[in-house]
Amino acid sequence: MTREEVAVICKAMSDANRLRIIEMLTQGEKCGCHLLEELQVTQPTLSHHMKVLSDCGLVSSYKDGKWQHYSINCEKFKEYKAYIAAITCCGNR
Amino acid sequence: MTREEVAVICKAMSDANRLRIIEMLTQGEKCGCHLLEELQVTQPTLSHHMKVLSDCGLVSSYKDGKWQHYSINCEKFKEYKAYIAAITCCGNR
DNA sequence: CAGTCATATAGATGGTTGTCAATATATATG
DNA sequence: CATATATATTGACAACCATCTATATGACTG
Repeated sequence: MTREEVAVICKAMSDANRLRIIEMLTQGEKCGCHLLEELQVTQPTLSHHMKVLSDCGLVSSYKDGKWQHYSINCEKFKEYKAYIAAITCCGNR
Repeated sequence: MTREEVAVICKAMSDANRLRIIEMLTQGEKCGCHLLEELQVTQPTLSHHMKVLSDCGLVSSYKDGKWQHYSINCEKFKEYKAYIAAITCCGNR
């Protein structure tokens, strides 16, 4: 994963609502309507956030009838975590 | 560390130049003029980036004569890394 | 088919960001 | 003191962002 890519993912995670969404998806796949119940934003705003998270590859989704189901793209997220973890400081990892 | 605080740090790391700066500081303390040599930005732009990194607590600095020396604030950075590492996905940590 | 529900898109708006040129400040040096 | 060096501040500008309202799309349901 390149530095540019990491910067893009960091930007996606630089909004508290989106960070919360990622943490919610930690518990497993969720549909948009469920996420919407928990967040204090309108539906179009949620749709925008999900697009940002999807565009950077952090979140995957599929459509099931009228529901859109979202989940963390584990491979991508693990790559990101590995990059961050590898930035050493004070001799610690 | 709160989610809000993590979001702020993510925002600070969401610029490729700043991410590069952090990686450079990994090798140890550096003065502004040294950082400036490696980056394709003007001095005021570097000064701005260092302020962003300092304001969120990720970078510490002290003045030594005319030089400003910067280094990673290890405690803060480790807190951030721990928060990110704790976001589970696919049952992996 | 008409209505309802989940989601996406369009367009607007106020705020933020990265960047630069110009300038100021502070420190060292001859 | 005059000059050079390192850094910070100011002000401007174009681009981007989070959010909203309004509207469209698409899918199920009676």
